[in-house]
Amino acid sequence: MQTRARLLEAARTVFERDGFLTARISDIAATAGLSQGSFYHYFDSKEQIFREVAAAQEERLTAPAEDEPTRRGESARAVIRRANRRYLERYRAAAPLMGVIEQVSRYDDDVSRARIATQKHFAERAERSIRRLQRDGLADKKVDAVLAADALGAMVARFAELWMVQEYRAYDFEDAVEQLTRLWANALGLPDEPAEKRSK
Amino acid sequence: MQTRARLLEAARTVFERDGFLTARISDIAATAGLSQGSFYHYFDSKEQIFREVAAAQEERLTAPAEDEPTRRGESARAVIRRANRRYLERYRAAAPLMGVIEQVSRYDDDVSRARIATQKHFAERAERSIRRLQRDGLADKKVDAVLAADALGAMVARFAELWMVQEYRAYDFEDAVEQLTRLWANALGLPDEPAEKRSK
Amino acid sequence: MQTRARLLEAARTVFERDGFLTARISDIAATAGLSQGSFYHYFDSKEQIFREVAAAQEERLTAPAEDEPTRRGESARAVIRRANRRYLERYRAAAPLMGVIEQVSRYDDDVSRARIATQKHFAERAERSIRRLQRDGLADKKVDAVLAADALGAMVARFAELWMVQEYRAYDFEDAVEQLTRLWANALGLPDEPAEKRSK
Amino acid sequence: MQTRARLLEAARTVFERDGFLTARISDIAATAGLSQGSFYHYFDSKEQIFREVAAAQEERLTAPAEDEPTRRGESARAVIRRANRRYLERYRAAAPLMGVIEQVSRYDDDVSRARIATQKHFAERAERSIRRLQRDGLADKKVDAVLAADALGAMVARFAELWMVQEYRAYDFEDAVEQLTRLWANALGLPDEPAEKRSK
DNA sequence: CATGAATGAGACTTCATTCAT
DNA sequence: GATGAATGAAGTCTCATTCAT
Repeated sequence: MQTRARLLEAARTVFERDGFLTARISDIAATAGLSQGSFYHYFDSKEQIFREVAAAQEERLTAPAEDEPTRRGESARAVIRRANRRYLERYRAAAPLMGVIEQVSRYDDDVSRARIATQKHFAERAERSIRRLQRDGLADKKVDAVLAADALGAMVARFAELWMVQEYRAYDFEDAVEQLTRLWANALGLPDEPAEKRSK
Repeated sequence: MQTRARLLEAARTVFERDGFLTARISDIAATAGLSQGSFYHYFDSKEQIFREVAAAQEERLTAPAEDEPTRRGESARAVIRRANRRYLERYRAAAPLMGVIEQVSRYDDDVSRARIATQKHFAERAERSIRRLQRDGLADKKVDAVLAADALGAMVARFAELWMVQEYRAYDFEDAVEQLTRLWANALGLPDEPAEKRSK
Repeated sequence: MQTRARLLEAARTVFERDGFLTARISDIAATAGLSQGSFYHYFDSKEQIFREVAAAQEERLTAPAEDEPTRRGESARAVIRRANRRYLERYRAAAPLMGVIEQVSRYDDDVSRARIATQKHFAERAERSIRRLQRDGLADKKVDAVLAADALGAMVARFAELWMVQEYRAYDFEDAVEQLTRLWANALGLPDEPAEKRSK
Repeated sequence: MQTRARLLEAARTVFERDGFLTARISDIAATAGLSQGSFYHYFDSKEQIFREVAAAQEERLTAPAEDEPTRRGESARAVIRRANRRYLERYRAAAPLMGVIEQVSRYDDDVSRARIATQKHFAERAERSIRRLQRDGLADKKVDAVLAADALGAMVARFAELWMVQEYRAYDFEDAVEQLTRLWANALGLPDEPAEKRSK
């Protein structure tokens, strides 16, 4: 593997294990099987390599769905459910790293900006969806689409951290998807779907 | 003022200004008009004094409402609105400090625990309230009271940070209260209140 | 002795022995009987302590003569001789340090400025003296007082370094004083003094 | 151009821009359009390449006059003037490099030796000239030819650095030549030349 | 109670230099 | 000849914490 890629991988390992502050460049280099000095051929600083690790993860989080194309005639709840499940799955796949990203985003502007860009990415999609549903008479028109998109996005994001990083409580994955979807849909005032129609 | 209290006050000032990591004991001591060495008569470490500053703030956040006693016959939405407004007001009153607490809670277990205790405090209240409303046939019975309480609490908490600490977007305070309340109430499936009844 | 003064003394010792670049803070601290960290209670950097050492030396170089008050009726040559002897004596007393100062002045602006200030100090005195002698008809009026003062100052200063630092050649001290004085006085076109009058 | 020559040229450029200490081999190599590793095919170290750059410059400084052959019957002052002008012209043509040479000569023995050899070169010429003038009864016999040659050489050399490198003061070029010549000639006790005879 | 001088561990970073290809 | 990745040695600097007075 390319040295640079090896360093990025090593960095992720070390950051996940030690957190950002405790992580040492020497450990990252050693994990990549490299001398400390060589680290600096590829990255300027611990911050810089972290930013790259974090950016890659934010991209994974916001990558377009590859698997299932949106089905025609899919209910609004089903769309929300799919989005929530995808987000939680991706978050779960990198929960330790997400923990470090949340940590660093509180004192590194660059990482913070990337973090917020992700929030914005989801909020904008949500906002468009809400407006559409309101236009179609399906969603509560008294809901402010912008604020609701922000708040519901915040709900899912923070819930994921609380659950998978801080291990606040153990939830069943499917239950969590289902409940967050229900809360989200209800919040918008969407009509409940017929019981039998609900499906993964 | 007592020296100890002066140190706590100085610590808050310095932490708000510099963040936890950058804050130096020497600055805290100097701000309190004290020598660096004297700091250690009162606190064991930077972590310790911060924990105390943070704990005080968490208490302020969860303190019982002093002003308005719950009015009999108050609608569920009105109760939620009051709780949300109180939380946001209190958060706003200490937003910079809350930012630092969020930061430190990502690498100090003690602060993290305190932070989570607050989340739990609100979640438990919410959970009881949800169960009551479900029992009374006012709330959607398909909602899981525990998870919903956690998630809605997460929504408000994270929204507050996004808004007041990270300054993600500028919202009107009353709008935010109103919308969060609407989302919360809708999420539980509470019936809308008659337009004219809604009041501060 | 005060710790700070001890550090300054240690610094001078180490700088004289090792030169500026090679000198290590740890050596300075150790020589002062101090831990390396303690160094930083008193000085910000190697540059800073050097500047202070250098400034003290520049002051010693330009300090007013304490010993012999200017004698009335003293000949111009005698005055020049006294100034030259004083400069060379003072330079000799700190030749190793002067060597390091010359070195550092080539890449540290601060030290360079101090070095040049000293040059200016002597040049200004010389310039006034030259103007006076020209006015009195004793000195060559075709000599530019400003430029001559600069150049003759440069001559003595560089000669001192060549001789005492770079050990270009071994001169007898009294001969050097005498010859530099003669060159200086001749350069200004001063009349020679009667042979018997010349004295230390 | 040959690679080696290209490196020397690049080195000069970089040294003039950055000084010796700050200059990086990688920059020199890059400026020569070469990889860092290739540098070491041609030179052993930064010191070594600098020595070569410096030596070339010292040679340029001491090269025999090409242009004007010594005219018969030329006055002593005219000869001194020609020598001074030539030196100052050559110094000026490479002032930035001379600055770096002066710098390095304070901590690299090799460069120091080369620097001193140049000083000696001029001093020896001057010494011979002074002895001749003394023999001819034109110069002050009380002047020590060796010491005077050293000191007057030091005067011109140091004046040049002060002026063109350290930019201590702005002088008119012709004035400087004229005045240094006058000081030098006066210092030796040479008779003034008739006013009309003085010429470039 | 208060002082503030002293400590000491360690991490980061820089670059000249080497060497296998 | 040329490359450029890899090395590794050093040295600076920071600050929380201790302790003798």
